[in-house]
Amino acid sequence: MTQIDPKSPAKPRQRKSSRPTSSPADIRPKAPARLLDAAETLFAQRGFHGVTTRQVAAAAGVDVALIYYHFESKSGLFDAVLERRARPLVAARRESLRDYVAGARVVTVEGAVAAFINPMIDFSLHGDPGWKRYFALVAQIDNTPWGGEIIHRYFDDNVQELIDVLQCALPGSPKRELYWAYNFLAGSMMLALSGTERVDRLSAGLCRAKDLEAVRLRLLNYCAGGFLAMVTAERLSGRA
Amino acid sequence: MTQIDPKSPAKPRQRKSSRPTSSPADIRPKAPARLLDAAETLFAQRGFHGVTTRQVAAAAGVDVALIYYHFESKSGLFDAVLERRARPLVAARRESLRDYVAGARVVTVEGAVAAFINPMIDFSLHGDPGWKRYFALVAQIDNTPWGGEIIHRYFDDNVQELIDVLQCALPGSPKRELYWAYNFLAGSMMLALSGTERVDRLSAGLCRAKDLEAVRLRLLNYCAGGFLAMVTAERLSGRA
DNA sequence: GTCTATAGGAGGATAGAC
DNA sequence: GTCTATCCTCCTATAGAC
Repeated sequence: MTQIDPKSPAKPRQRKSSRPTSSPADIRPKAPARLLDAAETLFAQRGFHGVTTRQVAAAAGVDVALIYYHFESKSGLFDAVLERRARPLVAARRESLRDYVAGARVVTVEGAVAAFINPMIDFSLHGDPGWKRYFALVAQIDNTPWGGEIIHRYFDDNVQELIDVLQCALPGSPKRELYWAYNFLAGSMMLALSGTERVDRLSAGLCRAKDLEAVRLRLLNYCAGGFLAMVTAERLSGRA
Repeated sequence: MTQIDPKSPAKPRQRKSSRPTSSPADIRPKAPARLLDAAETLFAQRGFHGVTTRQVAAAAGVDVALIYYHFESKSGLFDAVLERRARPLVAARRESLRDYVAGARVVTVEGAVAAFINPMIDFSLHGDPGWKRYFALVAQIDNTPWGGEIIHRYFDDNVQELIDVLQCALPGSPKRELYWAYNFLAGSMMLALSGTERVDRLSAGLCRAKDLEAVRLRLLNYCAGGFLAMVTAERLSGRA
């Protein structure tokens, strides 16, 4: 999955065209972007092994060989899909956490959790539709044995930033407890953003997974309450 | 994945041998069970599409053709893997919830959540090692678009029983809120039982995903606190 | 019930013309 | 940068002997 071997010496991706300047009307949707979009959609639906390079190429409306020209391999395409949106997402969450800390009179668990989850919910609600597929893909990888390395590479710095803010809100709590609580938060959040509509069927339509404003509100209350209850119980029990 | 077409008229699986009675020493580990064990392990590691029938057969030490004899197809094998442990798990959770309601002076959120999650944690800790792989497999399917139908078929009755008990503990709360909260619980729980060790790496070893007693304690406090905070916030806000 | 053998096709990836 | 043509491995599944 994740390619470790840097076998091919010259990577052709993204090299500048050798044309003197840019042609006047150069407004076509380029092949790499089309491939990334198609791959994002298909991988999110059926997973890495459930999609063939031919299917991706067909959905993108380009030739199969272009996958190997631009991304070296199927795995390279997969990694590129993940990387493309990881950067803006991490940047948005970092900024959100910093803005919160800079502007808050007192740092609270609710505030920290909100600053962490809001960028994702806002991207999913108001960003381009690819974000929904991206989160569905990340949610799948997240519950996978081989996904750990990928998630770590792109997102763990961001989580440490959240933990630091939470530590300010709960100065007496051991970090260990914050990591556990974050792990629970991550599971809830990823299921909520996975695009599966299990809760719709389970509740016979009372809940709608697509109603992300409902998710935002409840996930915030639930996770903040969970954090506080967990660290409180820990303190009372005299562990640590 | 899930086979809808009942194409082959006669299903050969589990038919009685035509031998007059049972032979004296008939203690070999049968092929179907060996195949289910191998498939459980491999599907849990790499998912349905990431595993080939040849790999399953090789791991089981039997011939590939036996997959098709006993389970009709690769999908049939997959379904059989899921079904095998679904029945005892659902029964154990049902019994756990009933025992709790029967024995409790007052029904609490903590008690209901504990009665729901304890069977899984106990199976994973003290049951045969296949349970760990099984939960890893279910965790993967759970975050998948196509997994909804499977999870629903095997587990949703069980969840309704939990919701009913929670409704006793929180008589004033709309069921809608309980379904939302359960969905968050499910995400946390499945990540905790997925066998991924992301929290180990994230916390630099402070937390160990394999320490299920640590998970049990914290998941209980976290989820119970989350439930209460969520329904309290809902009540205060005057929605409903 | 279990094996051998094979059908029949789809998979990832590449060479080389344009 | 893009397409045509192709390599060759590996797949699911079945037929039929034992």
